Parts: sequence; structure tokens; C-alpha cells
Amino acid sequence: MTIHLYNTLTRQKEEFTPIDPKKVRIYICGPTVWNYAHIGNGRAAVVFDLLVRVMRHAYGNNHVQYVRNITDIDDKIIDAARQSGEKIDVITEKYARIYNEDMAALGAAAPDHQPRATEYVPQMLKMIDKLIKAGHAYEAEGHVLFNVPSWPEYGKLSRRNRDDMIAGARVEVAPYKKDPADFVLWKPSTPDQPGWDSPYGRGRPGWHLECSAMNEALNGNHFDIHAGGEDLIFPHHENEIAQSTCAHGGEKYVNYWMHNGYLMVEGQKMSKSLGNVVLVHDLVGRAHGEAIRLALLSAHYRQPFDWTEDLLQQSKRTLDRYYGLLRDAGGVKAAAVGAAPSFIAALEDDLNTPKAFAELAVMAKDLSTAKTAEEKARARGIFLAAGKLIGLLQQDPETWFKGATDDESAVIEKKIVELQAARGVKDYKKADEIRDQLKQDYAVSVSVTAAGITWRKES
RNA sequence: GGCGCGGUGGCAGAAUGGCGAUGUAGAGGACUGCAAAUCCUCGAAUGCCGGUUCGAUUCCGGCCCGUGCCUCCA
Repeated sequence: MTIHLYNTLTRQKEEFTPIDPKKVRIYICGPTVWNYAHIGNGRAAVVFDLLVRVMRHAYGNNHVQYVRNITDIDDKIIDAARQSGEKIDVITEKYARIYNEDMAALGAAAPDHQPRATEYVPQMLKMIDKLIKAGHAYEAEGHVLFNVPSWPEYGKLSRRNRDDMIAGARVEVAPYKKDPADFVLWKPSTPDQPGWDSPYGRGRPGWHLECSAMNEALNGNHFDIHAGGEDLIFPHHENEIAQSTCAHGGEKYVNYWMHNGYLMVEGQKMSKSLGNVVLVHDLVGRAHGEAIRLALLSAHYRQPFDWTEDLLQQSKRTLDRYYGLLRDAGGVKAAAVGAAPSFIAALEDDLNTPKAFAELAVMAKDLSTAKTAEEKARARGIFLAAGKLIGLLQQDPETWFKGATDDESAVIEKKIVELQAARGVKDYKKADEIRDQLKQDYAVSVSVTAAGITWRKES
């Protein structure tokens, strides 16, 4: 059991060594809840859900602490509230709930802790105070800013230096900044904006500070893994490192930084202006969550990849095939065995999901070609154990195929009996009629197998 | 302009200093009343130009193409 992870900090794959194997601590940057999550958010959630599964498999369910936050104070939320006329907490509550539901539909388990930024304002203020006292932050015109030149190590994660950043800056530098690279820890709120009283006047926290404060509270000063989308490398995570390290007297903040790659949609960048933003909420309404999950994991998490309708359909067909195998072997109980070592090894090698799926395909072949009951039971057990680790194939195959209401199912089953009878007397004309009818009326396709007749809902 | 990532069969997508997985699509066959599913067999790929090397898809340099970040977007 050796897990290797690609660490953005060192830009290489490293062997994972936990600080405390009895409590591996992982923090994922969660959503800002002002809108529905898109498929890119879904990718991050699914990928790092898998990371947590792999860690739990290696260190034990109770020895991994998984924290995924909710950002519920942000200027985008304020704008959304202004536009819709809804209250801020109504908006954040609504989208936080939908986010959790949608991610659950993708098989992304709920974190152990889901802290909200607004619950940690006192901790943030305490951290600001520490940073000011340590000479790393200063107050200016109601703002508190982190002074980047006060910490020489700044820029290590994103590998950029101050001069480059200033040279490439597209945004005008605020006049109250001591240094152009300084960033906001606290900013003033107007009376109509949400705010908290503070020694610097009524205001609200800057974006990066919440994660620092919540991690300090839940994961401690120094923890194992911090993960998020690659766009967060700069400035979010860079600034977070600076704040936390400086607030903790130079103590190392995080050992492993992990970032997932971006995705595109049908060959194009996903953007509001192109109108091609794919929302997870819409997808789970019309596709199996498992198929979406499989599609999201079909490419390695650090690779950029293209989200397409074709990919989703192909993923669905793959699961149809796998659930079909499980259904065909339905009479055989799964043997109590673990997932194949090669499968585990693939996932433990920086979450190499394409490799893992290649191994899964081999296991599927073993299952479909197993001869004896004993072989079948073993193959089924291995196959299901792999599915469990990666978060797939745990449903009853009948449920997977027959996504129909009970009433509908009863009618369909009745037709199936008629079909069977017609076939029994070799009345194939009638049999085909019934089959066509089922297809037309219920989108049901019928298969005749040695074991009997099965049907599935096409979707 | 600065920093970064990627270009592998029709498509998706791993790996590797020397036999280039897997899935899907395609061809042929078995099975089947017909289908579907499944099984067996097969063809098919490393962007371009140099360099290092006995040998490069892999390492190095250049080019082309795509894509991302550069103060609050996963």
C-alpha cells in the first residue's frame, strides 16, 4: 500500500506519507453558493471524492477526515441577491442544498465537515490580528491587506515572482496598497452590503481568508492534502499559504497540493457568453448519476478533457454492459473478496482512473467468461469490490435497467408474459408485435436469453 | 507580454529509453426464430524538424496547433 500523488508544490509525483496515519486530513475547496454547479465543479467534487475513497481504503474509514467548505459570503452572492431580490441567506441556503444533492447524485459522498465561511468570521478576525501584529498585514482605508513582500517565499506554489505579476497585471492597482501584489484580508462594507463589526470598521472578509481560518479550526495548522481546481493555484491557494504560514509563525501549512484540470464542452471553452455551460443539476435530471461519474473519471484528473454528449452516452452504455453482466450472473452470490491489486494500484498511483477502468474491463471479461459457480462468485466479488472503491456498480441491476414506475412495470411485466407465451407456441409474428409495442409505448427493449426474458428501459 | 499544461488508432484514453493498455466504433465468425447481450478472431496510432542514444513515442532544443492562469472562475 503505497500511494503516490502529484504535488503541485513540487510539480512531481511523490509518495504520500501522512502526518498522522490515524487521522489523514483532507480539505477540498467547495463551491461559492450563488448559482448551480457546472460540470467542472462536478469534476472536482467527483475526483476528490475518489481521493477520499482511496485514502479511506488505505488508512481505514475512521482515519480520514474530509472537509469540504461552503463559501457563503462573496461579492458574486451579493450581486446575485441584488439582481434577484432574494435575501442572501435564502440564496446561499438554496444553492448549498442543491449542490449537496447534485454531488450526491454523482456519488460524491458528503464530507465529514462542511464549514461555512460566515460561521468563521471571528476566527478570521483573530487571524488578521495575528498577521498585523507579526508585521505581515496592515490597515488602510478600512481595508486590511496582506503585505506580500513581507514573506519572501510568496509565489512558490504558482511559480511566479512579483515582478512578473506586476508586469502582467491587467487590473489597476488600488492606491491604498503598499505593494501592487498585496491582497485583501478584510474590506469595508457599505450599509446595504453584508458585514461584521471589526476593529477596522464594519466589513467582510477577503476571499482567501475563509479557507485559512476553517482549516486552522478543523484541520490544524499543518495538514496533509489541500485540493481544488487548477484555477485556484493562483491567487487563491498562493495567498492562503501566505496567510496561514505567516499566521502560524512559519509552520508549514500543507504537505500535498492537488489540482484537477479544466474541462471543455463539445470542443469549446465553457463560458457564459458562449451559452454552453453544462449544469450538473440539468444533467442529473436526464442522465444516470453513475454515467456522469464514469464520464468524469474516464480521463486522468489532471488532464484537460472535453465533455461531450457522446462521452456521456458511451459511459452509459458501458454501465449497461456491466450491469448486464451482473444481472446475467444474478443467481450467483458474490464471493467475499477485495478489489484486484492491479486495480487498487492504479488508483493509488495518483488516481490513474483510465488505468483502473482498463483493469475493470479485464475483471468484466473474467466475469463474463467464468464457467463454474465458484469462478463466477469470485469474479463477481472482485468486480463489485472494484466498483465499490471507485463509486460505481453498487445498485441492483434491475433498478438500473428498469427505471420505471411500479404501475408501468406491472403493465410491462404483463406484456412480457404474453411475449413469452407467444414465443412458446412459436408465434413469432405476435412476439415481434409485442416487442415493437413495448419499444414504442414504454421505450423498453426486450432481450431473450437462455435464462429467460429480460427487459430494460432505454434512456 | 509573463507563467503553465497538452498534442498517441475513426473517437475516447493509459503507459513506456527497446514487445504501444483498455473501451468504443469497424470487419469476420459462434450463438439466436429474428434481435439484443455475450464469446472468439482481425485490421488500425505516438503533430513537425533537429539533437543525445546501439535504439526515442518517451530525454533535450526549435517550430506548429490547442488550451489554461496572470487579484477573487473548479
